[in-house]
Amino acid sequence: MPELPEVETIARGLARSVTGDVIESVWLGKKKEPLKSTATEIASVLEQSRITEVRRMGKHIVFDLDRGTPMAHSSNGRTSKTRGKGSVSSVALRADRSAAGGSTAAPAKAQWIVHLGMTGRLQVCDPETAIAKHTHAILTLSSKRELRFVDPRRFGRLSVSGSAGFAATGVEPLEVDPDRFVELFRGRKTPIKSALLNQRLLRGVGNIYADESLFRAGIRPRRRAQSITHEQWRRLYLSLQEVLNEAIALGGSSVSDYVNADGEEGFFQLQHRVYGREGEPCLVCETPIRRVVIAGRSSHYCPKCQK
DNA sequence: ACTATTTCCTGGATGC
DNA sequence: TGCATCCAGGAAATAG
Repeated sequence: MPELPEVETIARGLARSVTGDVIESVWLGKKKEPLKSTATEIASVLEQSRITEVRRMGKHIVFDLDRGTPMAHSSNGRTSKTRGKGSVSSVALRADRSAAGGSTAAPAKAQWIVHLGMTGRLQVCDPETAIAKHTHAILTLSSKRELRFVDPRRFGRLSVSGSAGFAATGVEPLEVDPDRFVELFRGRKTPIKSALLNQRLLRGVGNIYADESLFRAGIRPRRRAQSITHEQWRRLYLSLQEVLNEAIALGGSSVSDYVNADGEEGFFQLQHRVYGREGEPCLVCETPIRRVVIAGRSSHYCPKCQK
């Protein structure tokens, strides 16, 4: 289940392999769940756009795009697009209307936003590679490769945004300062575990890293946010930074089927101290790790080490 | 304004 | 062995 470290790893891998590439055509599957924008909007924004950057925002992968073909000296501000067969063809552009006002030299900016959900994967491969089951999108690149979105469970989402840019909620856990971090949770009655998972507050933390950071901070997942002491906040802030940074350094956690952009597994699952260890001895005190359900999520903790 | 619960999905694991 | 059931969980929707 890709969370911040996994998405960061994937985004870095993709940045290395597809930055500068041009999306020539787009095929989108028939299933509607994966699409947050309409198929027409997505195809029309992506086609003939150059990928200038790939980065992570929370759990989202953002592809920054320069719209319009580099070689099309457009005389009327409208790029020629006579795509054909198979691809969802471009019709009227809505996404970048504001930026496309005049046929100036500067290319219009747009973004392709991918959320991997639980089981989403982005693979870069040769066109000959067999199309995996549950493939929902195929982008043909000018480098003669394809960028494919595969997602069996269909919790992933694809969308586009125009020149206004993608507005992610919450703050980045690795960028926020300690005071602001504590301020996010002030006065909340909700269990700290739920608060850490709330993407409107903090973006990018999922079930694994919430549990692991709470263990390192010595705080039980059910503790109400408002009851957490100053010292515990300090420890939680540091633990979260530590856990996320270590996980990124190890390429994320491969539980279930996560692999990075090159199809390789991460190694942070070997460092998990509580997640997925129900009944196993705590690595600090040997008390069996407990699992409870909070907000519908499995939550793992040591009843002795965490207060 | 918050908080809690339900819903969406499929593959793999488990149970009988 | 086969079939049914359960479980995983991010985030949007719904309910309180």
